[in-house]
Amino acid sequence: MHATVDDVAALAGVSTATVSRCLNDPDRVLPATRKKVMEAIRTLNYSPNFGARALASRRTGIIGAVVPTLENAVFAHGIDAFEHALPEGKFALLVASYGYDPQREREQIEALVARGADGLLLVGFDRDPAIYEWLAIRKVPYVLAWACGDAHPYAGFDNVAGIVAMVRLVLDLGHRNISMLSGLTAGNDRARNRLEGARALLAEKGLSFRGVAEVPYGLENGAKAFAELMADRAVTAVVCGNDVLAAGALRAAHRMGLRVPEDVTITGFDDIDIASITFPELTTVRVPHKRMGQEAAALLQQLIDGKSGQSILLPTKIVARGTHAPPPSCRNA
Amino acid sequence: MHATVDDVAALAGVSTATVSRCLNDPDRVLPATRKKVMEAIRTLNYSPNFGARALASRRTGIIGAVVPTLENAVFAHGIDAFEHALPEGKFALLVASYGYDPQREREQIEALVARGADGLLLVGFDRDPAIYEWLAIRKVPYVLAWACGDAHPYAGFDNVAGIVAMVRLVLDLGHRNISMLSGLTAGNDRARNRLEGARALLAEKGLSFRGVAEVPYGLENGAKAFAELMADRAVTAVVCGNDVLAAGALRAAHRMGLRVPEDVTITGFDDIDIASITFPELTTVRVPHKRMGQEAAALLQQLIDGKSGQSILLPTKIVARGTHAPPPSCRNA
DNA sequence: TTGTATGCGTTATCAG
DNA sequence: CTGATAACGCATACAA
Repeated sequence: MHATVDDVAALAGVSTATVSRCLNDPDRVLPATRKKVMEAIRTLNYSPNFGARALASRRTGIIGAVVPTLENAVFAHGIDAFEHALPEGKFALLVASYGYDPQREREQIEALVARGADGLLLVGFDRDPAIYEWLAIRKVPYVLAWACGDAHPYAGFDNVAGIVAMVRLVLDLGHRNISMLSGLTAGNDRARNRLEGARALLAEKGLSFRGVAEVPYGLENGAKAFAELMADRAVTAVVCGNDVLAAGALRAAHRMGLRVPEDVTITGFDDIDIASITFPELTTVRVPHKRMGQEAAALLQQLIDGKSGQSILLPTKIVARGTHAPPPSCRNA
Repeated sequence: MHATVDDVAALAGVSTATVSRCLNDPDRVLPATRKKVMEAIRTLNYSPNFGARALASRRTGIIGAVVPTLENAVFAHGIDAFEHALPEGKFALLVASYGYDPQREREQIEALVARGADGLLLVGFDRDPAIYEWLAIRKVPYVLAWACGDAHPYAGFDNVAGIVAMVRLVLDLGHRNISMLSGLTAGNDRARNRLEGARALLAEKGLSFRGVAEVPYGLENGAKAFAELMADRAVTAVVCGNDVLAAGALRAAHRMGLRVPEDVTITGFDDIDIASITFPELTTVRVPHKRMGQEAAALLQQLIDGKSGQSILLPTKIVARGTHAPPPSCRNA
């Protein structure tokens, strides 16, 4: 069927070992013989068998990424950047998603490892310790992203710091009756840290949320929850756990005839594309997704090469656009 | 190091063949022996070696997807649906992107095949015939998506029909001075078909575009090009090749103080999330991304199993929202 | 139903 | 720098 090393070796008049070297470590073979071999490879239209190579070399050049969903632009962009940062041709990216279901995440991790992944990119820290143990036993290097912590290698950011900065901004504007529209926190440390971080800052000021809603990712979920939160007429600001929820809230506000930011302040988190498409444009927390993907790729390669890579903490930043303002009570009528 | 079939076989008191069968074809082994084997597998924490399995069975269970970019929600969602439609555990998805660079697409395809992909999901029909030949020689099944045609198996839709329906709507509203804001058409049959399809319909009516801009994917590119297109004061409608460009155009319109749709009609294509977040919400062409991903997965599996799958053409549909209206000249002042 | 034996295509070790 | 050869771990005809 397909040409093998033997065919190539025969045609080039060398041994299979030399052919293999030409492919994997060209410098260790004389230019002259290399030329012969490469020519034989071309004429035979030869390409190495993946399984055989993986079996013999004990690595696949495949890196696995397990994310909640690609429907969330945050992960789609991060993965995209991650993939671009992988050394051309040396690695390929195996992508799996789990729809925010922890059980399914575990299966996906196992599936990728079973597929021979040399390393893994995972989202957040929150998962069954057994998974980390299993990974340790299998000696599969991994990098966590979109969060930070000292228990595992990561390339991420501090969700608490991000939300705290945002809530501080809202407080500084004069808001005291604030509600939070959070993503589902179960098994999601990013959402949980954002919610708890905000709560903690409020507590520090002797305040607490007027209301808290926890809803699944999605525009309509955000819209619906916002309407419910605003049933409390005292609320003057709604801090959202992510941009999609915030965009949904904004839409609901329009429908309800509420002016943003005059009647109500709405803030997001992530700074994905939609944040600058809404009207008015969304005030949100910028997360360096692209840079994070790149750093994660670099770190993971270190680990795969057996080096002891250094985790990296990226800064988040408030992007003040058009959906925030002082509460009505603090303004001249 | 890790347990192998031999270890398991020894512990369970059976042959390696039986162990292999337990994993790949459990029904062909007595429940009693199967139980013993499974137990041995568990206690030894055994999991099959990927390379060895691929080498011996001549398949990897890996499917490759090569898309322009995951930054485009269209592909992120399609890939997500595609992945979900793959039989759980049986296949894994290898994702590669090429940033709309044909040369790089070719490399990615080769890289995935070199990684042992059992089948491929590709975007559109436009590519060097040599690639198709190469795929044929290698006997790698593939399915094309986001387009249609009779030269290759596909699960997609008719870009021409989609844009024609939209332009017809614009014409019916009374617009005669129309411009088009298109994505880059080089090596992109989706963009090209949308542009040419629109042009053809206009020609049929004895009309032509007032202006045409061709720009790279991106919000700001759309905004900038829109401003240039509107330098021609006669233009009353701008048909866009995709939603992101349209959203950019909408933003530019706001900045320029143009009212949408009163002063100018703007239409999109794809119906991704942002289409319903803009203000006003975007009138666009809905593409069944999710369904397409599912159908593509089903078709590809047919082909991988050696059956002669049937291509499937999905319908597109106009979603009339808030960015279209008759031109000022057709309205009562 | 189960076991035996061989092949799968590379890489890597070790001489030369 | 190059060649011979032994793993690598599993699947699968074939035999029992």
